[in-house]
Amino acid sequence: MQKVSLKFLSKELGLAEGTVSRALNGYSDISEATRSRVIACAEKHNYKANQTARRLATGVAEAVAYLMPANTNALSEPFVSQLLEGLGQSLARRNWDLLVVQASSSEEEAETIAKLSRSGKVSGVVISRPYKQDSRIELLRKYKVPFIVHGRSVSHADYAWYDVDSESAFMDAVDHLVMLGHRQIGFIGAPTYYHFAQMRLDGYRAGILSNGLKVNDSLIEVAELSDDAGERAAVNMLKSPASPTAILCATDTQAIGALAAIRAQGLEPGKDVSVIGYDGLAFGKHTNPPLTTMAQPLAHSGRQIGDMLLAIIDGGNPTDYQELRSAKLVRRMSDGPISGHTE
Amino acid sequence: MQKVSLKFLSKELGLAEGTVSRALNGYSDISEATRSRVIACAEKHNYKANQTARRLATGVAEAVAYLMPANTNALSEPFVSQLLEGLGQSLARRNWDLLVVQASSSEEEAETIAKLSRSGKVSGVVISRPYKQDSRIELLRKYKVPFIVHGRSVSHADYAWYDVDSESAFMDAVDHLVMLGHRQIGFIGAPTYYHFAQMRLDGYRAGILSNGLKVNDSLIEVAELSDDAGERAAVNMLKSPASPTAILCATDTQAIGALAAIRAQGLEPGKDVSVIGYDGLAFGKHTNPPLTTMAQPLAHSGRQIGDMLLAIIDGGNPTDYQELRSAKLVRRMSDGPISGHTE
DNA sequence: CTTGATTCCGAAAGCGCTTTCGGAATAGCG
DNA sequence: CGCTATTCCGAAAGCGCTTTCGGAATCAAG
Repeated sequence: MQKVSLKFLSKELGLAEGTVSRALNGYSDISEATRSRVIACAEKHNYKANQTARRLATGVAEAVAYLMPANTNALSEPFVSQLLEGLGQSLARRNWDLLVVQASSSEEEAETIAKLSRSGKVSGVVISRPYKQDSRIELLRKYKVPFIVHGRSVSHADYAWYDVDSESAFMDAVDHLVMLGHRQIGFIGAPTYYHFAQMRLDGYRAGILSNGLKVNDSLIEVAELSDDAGERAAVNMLKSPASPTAILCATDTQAIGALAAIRAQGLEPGKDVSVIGYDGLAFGKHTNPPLTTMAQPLAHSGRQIGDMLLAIIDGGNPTDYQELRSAKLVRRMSDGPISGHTE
Repeated sequence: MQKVSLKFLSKELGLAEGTVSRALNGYSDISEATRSRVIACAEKHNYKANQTARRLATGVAEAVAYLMPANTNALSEPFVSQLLEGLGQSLARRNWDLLVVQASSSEEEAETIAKLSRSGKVSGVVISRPYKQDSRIELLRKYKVPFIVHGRSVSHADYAWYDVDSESAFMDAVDHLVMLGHRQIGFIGAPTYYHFAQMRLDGYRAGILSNGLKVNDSLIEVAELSDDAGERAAVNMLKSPASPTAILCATDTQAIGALAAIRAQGLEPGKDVSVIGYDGLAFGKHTNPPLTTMAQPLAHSGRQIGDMLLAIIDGGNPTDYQELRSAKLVRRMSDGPISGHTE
């Protein structure tokens, strides 16, 4: 199988390489006659420009990297595949590549970003789950790499992001619980170096206060992003004197752990203690009982993020690309009126 | 920020570009003295060779693509992230890139592979979940792209693969169920164009026969790879006169659906009807009841697959890289002795 | 028929790196 | 000290494509 390069085509056609290239790339100084000849020949031989050479010549990488969050745990990973799928679709329309890069530690993360930017192999980057102060964001800015973040850090005024308003989602969740008669509402949060964790906690607090309740610190636990951690946090909280009748969790994964903790105490989630998660993971339908959750619109987020990033790479102003979606309550079976409420 | 290229370094050092390059790449015709000078200078200026140029010059892509299976559904996706993570780690040790490419349809898949091979942007490919006859495999072979498949097709003698022996896993599962007293054992399979689906079905059949039972076609259903499909298949089977006391499912996702179906009939999974899944997904711990499953060793499969592919790219013989792992039973709560067994 | 404007294409210079080749400088040997 | 063998580096030719520039050929206008 003869390798079909520009040179090959040019010989075949009796044209100069540059001419063939220009014909293929839509330059206006090529007559329609020869252009169609060239295109026909290219198709006939199934010509695909060597991307590497093209990249080198044009200086544009035609590729985007997704920085995979380190230490993800199996339960929450579906969001990675979803995002990747959407990103891929968005990039595919331009024939761009999607690179997945990872770094295990955060120092390594800096190193990785530095390498990415210098090696010039990507024209843009997307990162997930930013910290409150996120050094990745600062680096990306410093190196002037176009990027978009899936989530927001504290000062998110001057870069592009796509996020779901979890703060008001948690306010809504508290409202919902209060409406069901709950007064002792607990919160299992995530480590607050994650900005999303802080926002969710803020939403919880705001919701409590706006309902005329008092924030009780013994009803607040912080747990890692895993089912086991959620479970441990829930047993702690259940043990505390301020026994909650409902528990809000920062993530579905933790909420699932909480469910287990409640059942382990001989209590019935959804009757004795309500629990509401956040994320809207599909398998929440199958937990025991099915998990009520604040669902975020995951569906096309990947594609949208991709489109936004592309727009920025094309010269768009990053601050024009900030999008805040909202989550909505999906009631399944893990919430209910406070027990004894009907007495 | 001055861009630091080979030219820059060579001027800085008063050496020729080629010399600097050779020094950095460990050629033996460079004196140790100048080599260390060069390295020091490179580090000082944080030089990273432009990958694109390097690729063009050497002709090696230094990148591997993962062909994302189309139409994955959220419930089963954790395996994608896991695989990607492992692959990434493996490639990172050489500083290679991981590309994620996808194709929505199978014609598009062929197109994608063709493009991949011709554009020369990857030196290897990994694909998942092969069909019995998989055109992707044939294409990859035809184009002489090094590849490895995660799973096996029917004729898997002459390429590299990494798979779990689900056939014997299903035989084991049947044995287990028989030991618990079950005689009416149903099977919810996947579409048999997936070779894994065929192998699991074969394992089921072999298990039934080796236990002196008879294969009853009304106890065999085929369902898509989703919880809903699993549920539908299970209600069908439960409706049939040959009422099963246990159901084996080709995937955990389907098994979870089966659990729901059983409960919907007012029966108790694990007591009235046992169900055993396959995959060992983490969230099986949280289903109602927790799902007994044949767990495959997902943990480092990604890294291993990456290492195997790299070895092949380095010139290894593909057939030397075929690895068959085995799954093992993880008992949770969805299996139990046949009801009435103790009477 | 001459001149100036257009249209269309060829030639050539890169993009930043690798790698081969040859030659100067040094070393080893008799 | 002369000669060959080493050691070490510079020069240059690509890798396959893009893009600028200029010029030949064609056209319209005077």
